[in-house]
Amino acid sequence: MREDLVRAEILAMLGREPLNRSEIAARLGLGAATVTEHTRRLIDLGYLRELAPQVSGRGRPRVPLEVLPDAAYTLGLRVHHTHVVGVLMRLNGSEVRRFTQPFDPRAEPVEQLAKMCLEVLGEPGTGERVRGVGLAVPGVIDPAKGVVRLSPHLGWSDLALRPRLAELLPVPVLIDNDTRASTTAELLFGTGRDHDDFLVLAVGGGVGMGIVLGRRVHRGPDGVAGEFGHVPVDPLGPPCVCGRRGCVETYAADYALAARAVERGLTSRAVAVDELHALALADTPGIRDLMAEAGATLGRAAAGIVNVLAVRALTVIGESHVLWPYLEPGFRPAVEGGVLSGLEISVRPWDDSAHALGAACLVLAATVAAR
Amino acid sequence: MREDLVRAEILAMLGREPLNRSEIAARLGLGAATVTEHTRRLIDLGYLRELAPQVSGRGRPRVPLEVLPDAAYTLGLRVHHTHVVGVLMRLNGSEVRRFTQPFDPRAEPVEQLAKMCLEVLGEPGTGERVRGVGLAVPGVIDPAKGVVRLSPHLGWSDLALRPRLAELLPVPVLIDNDTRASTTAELLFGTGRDHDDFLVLAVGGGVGMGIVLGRRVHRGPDGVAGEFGHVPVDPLGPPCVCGRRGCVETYAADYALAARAVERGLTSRAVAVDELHALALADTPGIRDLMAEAGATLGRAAAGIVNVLAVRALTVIGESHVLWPYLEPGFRPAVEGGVLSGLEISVRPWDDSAHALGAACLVLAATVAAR
DNA sequence: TCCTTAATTTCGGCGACGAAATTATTATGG
DNA sequence: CCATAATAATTTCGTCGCCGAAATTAAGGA
Repeated sequence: MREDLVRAEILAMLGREPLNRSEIAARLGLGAATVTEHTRRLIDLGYLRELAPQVSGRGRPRVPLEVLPDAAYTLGLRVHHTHVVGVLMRLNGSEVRRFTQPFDPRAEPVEQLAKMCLEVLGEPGTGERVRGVGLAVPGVIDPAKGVVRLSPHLGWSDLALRPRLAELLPVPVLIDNDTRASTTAELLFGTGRDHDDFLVLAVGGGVGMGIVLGRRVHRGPDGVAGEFGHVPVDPLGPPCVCGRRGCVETYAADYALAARAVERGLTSRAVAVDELHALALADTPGIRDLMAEAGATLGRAAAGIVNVLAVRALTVIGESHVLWPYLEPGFRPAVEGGVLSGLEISVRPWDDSAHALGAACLVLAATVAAR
Repeated sequence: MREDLVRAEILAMLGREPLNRSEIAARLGLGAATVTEHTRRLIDLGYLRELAPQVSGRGRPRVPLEVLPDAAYTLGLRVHHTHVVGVLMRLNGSEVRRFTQPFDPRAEPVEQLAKMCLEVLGEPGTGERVRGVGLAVPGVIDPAKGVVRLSPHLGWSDLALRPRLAELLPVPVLIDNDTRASTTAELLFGTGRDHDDFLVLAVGGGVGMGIVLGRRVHRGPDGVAGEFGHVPVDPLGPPCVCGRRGCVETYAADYALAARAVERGLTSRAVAVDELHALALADTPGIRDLMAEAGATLGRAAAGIVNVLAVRALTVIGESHVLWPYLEPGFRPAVEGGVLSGLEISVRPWDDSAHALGAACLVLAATVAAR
């Protein structure tokens, strides 16, 4: 999977505000010649256009470039075990629209997904603008081969999702792990604007980590990178679904928080995120301590990775966003107390369409501006 | 610092045994055309030569290529606070010879180092073959700028070592952190032969980590990557020199092992590595448990990194090699119990010249085969 | 008008790649 | 035994991405 990231990065950067070529070169660390070449092609493709030159003192006036956001679209789907969220994205990262469809991962899932995509692709006026489809799938995904290695959440293993979907669709198809899809979105439209190296911490039903080094998403040999949830914390800790004890996930995943709450007698049964949130909001005794401790565990584990990779930024995303205010009081001091140099921590509000937007970014990164 | 690693990798690979071009292409994951181009130049430079074609069944016979190990040398220095170890290395990674010189980091260190290098460079018959000098320095090093940011061990901070040395020497000069220098050596001549992604765990006076992802040594923005020693393990652990508590280093560095031994009343004073070794060898009660526990702590911390980066190999190096038999009983189960997929663990015997050889490899990687 | 400055483009080069061509064998059918 | 096919290694060719240096362009100022 060659990622023609550079042109995608130019589009993403210009999506926020028009910039001239020398600014683009400076921000992306590219040579002026390279930028001239890329922008020429993007203009030829109809994705960019030159604005009126800006006279700014002496010297040749700079020529700002503007994205034509509706020149092409990408479609991103987030595959969940009960439903699929789709987002149709413009070149500047904004949403044309989104939709939600019920989904059953056990009943001919490839055909169901193809049908949803074909509906969008067939729409007159928009369908023909779609340059590709990206899928964000939870679990262990091999994006190079397009195979879902293992997705306990969806009950899939070794499903050749991309090849099979590619046969049914007339546009390129990409798949990746949901956390890495959102990491790609961060690289193009978020933290990547200020950092070439950063981590994305995804807290929700599991705990995942997206890794960006040198403006490239690290995927590992078979796309297995990012298994932060099973970083060992305490060999005597709670048992984990992976068969070991004391993984990070057994403290900070949503189901684990609920389980710990039951253990401490704070709730009588394992509750969902919303209820945990309500309990914390109501300041139920012990709940906030529990969450702050979980946050601290998460923070210490993250600090280790931060130190070793020497990243300067970490961005928190994920379904557990509502709980973040209670995890953070533990997380932030633990990270800051464990990190050698400074670390910029950002938190993104969660939205059901976030991973879908990430999936759409996969397409932007890999295919929109290629060739 | 552009690393013309590919040609160095070809040299290193051929240093072990002659191989034909298509084997080189397969092992390095390059196209056949690329290999043809690189080998052509290496032959032109006089570094390689074609052997007699090997008839091996049908098809065009393969043409094995052989390194001419004495066609060029690289010089590597390991800078220690009491002495400097130098190694003059052949193209195939073997030692021409090594030397040790006393060294005082406080007394015009740049001039001292230059003098040692010039002695070698001036030797008739060998000096003119030396293509560059590499320095392995403990501490936080910025190899791109050639600056020693901070080396508590040597008492240096913000020393522009490379630029200053470059002025005094007629050949290219490179510097890097000692762990990363040895990591480069592993990439070319060790674990890199079988793995594109791996970690190097350096255990000694500190605990460092070298990271290889996609056959590139990860250095981080300013060369700060690899600070494994200060990965937090226990917020209530022993105080660390960095000002925090419970860093990995406070369990597994040599001085920390000695300190823990004192705390447990196993020794009356902080002893050196050799004495710890003797105590363990004599099976002094408690010593082996102490070391196994330290190994386990190290292993758990390493497993976290292994999981997140999804590497499949880890190589242990460092001055504490003699203690490894006692650290390992804790380390190996901790790592294996914390890692999701399989991990190949290798251990390298320590030798005072190891980092010096690594430093020589820096030169091989960056300059020998360039242009 | 000519000089300076800053943005941008052109040009040449490097490293890598895939596809097609070339080369040097072995196997096989007459 | 020889011509031809099959096979495998290697080279050539055209392309792509990126870069630095030099050239060009379009101002402002003396």
